[in-house]
Amino acid sequence: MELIQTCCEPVLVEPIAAAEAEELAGGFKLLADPIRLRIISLIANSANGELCACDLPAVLGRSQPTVSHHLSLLTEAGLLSREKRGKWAWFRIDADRLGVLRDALSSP
Amino acid sequence: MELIQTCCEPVLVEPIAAAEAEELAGGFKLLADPIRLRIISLIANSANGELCACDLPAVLGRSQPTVSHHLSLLTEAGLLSREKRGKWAWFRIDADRLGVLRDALSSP
DNA sequence: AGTTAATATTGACGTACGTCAATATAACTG
DNA sequence: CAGTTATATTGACGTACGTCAATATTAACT
Repeated sequence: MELIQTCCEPVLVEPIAAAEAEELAGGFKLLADPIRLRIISLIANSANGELCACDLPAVLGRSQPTVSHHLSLLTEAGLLSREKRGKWAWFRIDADRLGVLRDALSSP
Repeated sequence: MELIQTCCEPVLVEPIAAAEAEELAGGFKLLADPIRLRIISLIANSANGELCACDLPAVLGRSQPTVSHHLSLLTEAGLLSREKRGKWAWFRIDADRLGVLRDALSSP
């Protein structure tokens, strides 16, 4: 652990590394949008833990391309998983990925 | 709880309200920046649970105005508290505000 | 094959944000 | 009081992001 000389007293560098902060910030950035939060919440509170994308434009009041865009972001980041069944796309939550972010707030 | 008619089956509206999603998203937006995450981490891992702003530009590799800007954002949002002692500004973490965001991830 | 329906992709537009230089404010020091 | 130091504010710049219209893709159904 590296030491840095400051005006007051030495400070430990780094509690979290810059690279780790970058990755965590990327995760929180995905949670930093109300539409994406509502998507996650809708899935989490859905009957079977999964939700059809077809419902979302009406529920969220956003266009189909916008909803699809958010779903893709969440899926590419691993926060959701996508399963195509026929014409429909069903999404589930990846609890582990969400847990990483929650744990980061437990001992920042 | 309102019902909405969709192509598949009725869906409960809303697990979280749009307004609540807006507020939570605002909180996560503050965590969605690596510099701000490192500030929080540095304070959390500091000796007395508080940190002098004077240390941060050197540690974080950002200009003084940039660091001050981030500290102001976090303070105005209630995630940090600021105490001016003489020339120096000392910052602490408001655990409750962070807890709200962590809890939101426990039952999204 | 042709049609319809659900989803994905592309391109464009406006806004929000991180950053720094320059300047202002506030507080200690000689 | 003049000078110095820590912090805050202002203004400007480039980039990233949320959004939608238009289009493409994929799958079901006649």
